[in-house]
Amino acid sequence: MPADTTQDADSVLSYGMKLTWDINDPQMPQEPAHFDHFREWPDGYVRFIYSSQEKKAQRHLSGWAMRNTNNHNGHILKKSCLGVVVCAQACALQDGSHLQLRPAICDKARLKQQKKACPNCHSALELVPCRGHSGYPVTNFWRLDGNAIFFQAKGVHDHPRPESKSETEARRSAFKRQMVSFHQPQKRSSRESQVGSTQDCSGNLNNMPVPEPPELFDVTADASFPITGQPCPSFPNSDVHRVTCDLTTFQGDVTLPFQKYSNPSIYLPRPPWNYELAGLVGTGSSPYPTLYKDSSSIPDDTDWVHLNSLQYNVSSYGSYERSLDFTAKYHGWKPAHGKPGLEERVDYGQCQAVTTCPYYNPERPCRYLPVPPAGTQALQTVITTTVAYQAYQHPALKHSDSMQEVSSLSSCTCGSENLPMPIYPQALDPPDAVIQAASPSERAPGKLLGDCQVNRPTLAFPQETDPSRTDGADAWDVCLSGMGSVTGYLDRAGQPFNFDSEEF
DNA sequence: GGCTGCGGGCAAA
DNA sequence: TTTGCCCGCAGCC
Repeated sequence: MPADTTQDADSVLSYGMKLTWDINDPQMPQEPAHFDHFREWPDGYVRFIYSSQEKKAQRHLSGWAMRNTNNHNGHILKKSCLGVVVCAQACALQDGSHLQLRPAICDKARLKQQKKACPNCHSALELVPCRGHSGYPVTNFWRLDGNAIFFQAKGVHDHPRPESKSETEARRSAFKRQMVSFHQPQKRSSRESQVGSTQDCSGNLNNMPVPEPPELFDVTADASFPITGQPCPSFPNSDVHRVTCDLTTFQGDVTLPFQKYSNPSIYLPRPPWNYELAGLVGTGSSPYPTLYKDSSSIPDDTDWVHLNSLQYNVSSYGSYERSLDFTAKYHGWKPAHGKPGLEERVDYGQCQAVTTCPYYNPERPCRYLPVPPAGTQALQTVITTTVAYQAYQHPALKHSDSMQEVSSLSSCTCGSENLPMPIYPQALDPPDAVIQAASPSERAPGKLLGDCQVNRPTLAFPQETDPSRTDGADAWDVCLSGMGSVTGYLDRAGQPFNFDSEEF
């Protein structure tokens, strides 16, 4: 049973998995000695034990769009995944990425959402249901017991990650701000124009200096769609770039792509982005600005560096890569079908191979392969995942052996993306690390690699002996995602980005 | 308006 | 009996 396999793997890393318990147990582990760091994107058959003081756990938050499901048990909150909303035509955005909206939790709102058009191609939107748990949606269970919040997930999400809740909220709030700032000047100009103009005062957007077609605006203007100025959800005070984005750029770099960057662990996988990062790695940019006090702490081992560059892409694979693959499958985009596959759009070289490397085992991603003892994990994981990948000879891999190597490595690292790490709060100091990560002086583009880095089990890589690396995976998953937003935006827009780390 | 939690009720396995 | 799912309601933001 997959759950067993996964649990074996997770038990090495997650405190919650170390203990034997089930969410339905009459008696839960009493007074856990440690707690897991909150994980925004739990995936697989995992269990975590959060502190009852953990705000996000208290709110039963999840990056996935989870809706409440009645399990007729007042002590256990059950939620099921709604999947992700994508463009029915699977249109590619300007940067090659794809639309992945967060389904509205409310049924009514969700129906309304699906009636909207794709902000990019105006095609219909499509809800991709989650079928990761024996054909049913992945379910999450929450249970408060004593000073601990027990979390158990059942199923492996078989769809791309949607926007996280924070992203969606941030985007909406940003949109509202934009609309407010947009209409206020309009009113002023309208009043002014009334003096010597026959222009109607209906506030029609056609009267506005918006260079885009009104219909585009109508679509884009819906708060349910990503908009330009997509804020970095993890950075509530990212008004700097919100402000710099006006309505005239709504259709510019499309909003959507930008949205994607808001969470590297979710969206970075897109080809151009990976490509950029790969280049950054090659230029010597530190992949660990958020994890190491200085670049000198980074092992000089070229393989290590190489691996990290892959690990960056790993995230991609573990999330958006899956998305791409899923989308491709979902819409019959496989190159074999004679249509240009995603990987055929651009020659991204090695990185593209990683980027487009799909996993063709939706039922059991490599991440759920058994995890060997800590000392041998890295190597063995590579081996096993290599085998796994060889099982499916992706067209892109046929081009080069190195590609295959890369894919294998990425798959192995991706495999650990969602593996929970044992969290020992007393041994960490996430805020410091985060602050460091958020330091403007540390905004080296390559730091995004840290996201992947931290999402890997420390035990798997002997190089990671830095005490500061004993942090929790998901704390980084969240925090560094924010960094992804920042760096992503910086990389693309080249604009200064100020924020504070209060949310951390 | 939307999110969230709760709970009644129904259907299928 | 269990599980999944629909629906309505209320509180909250």
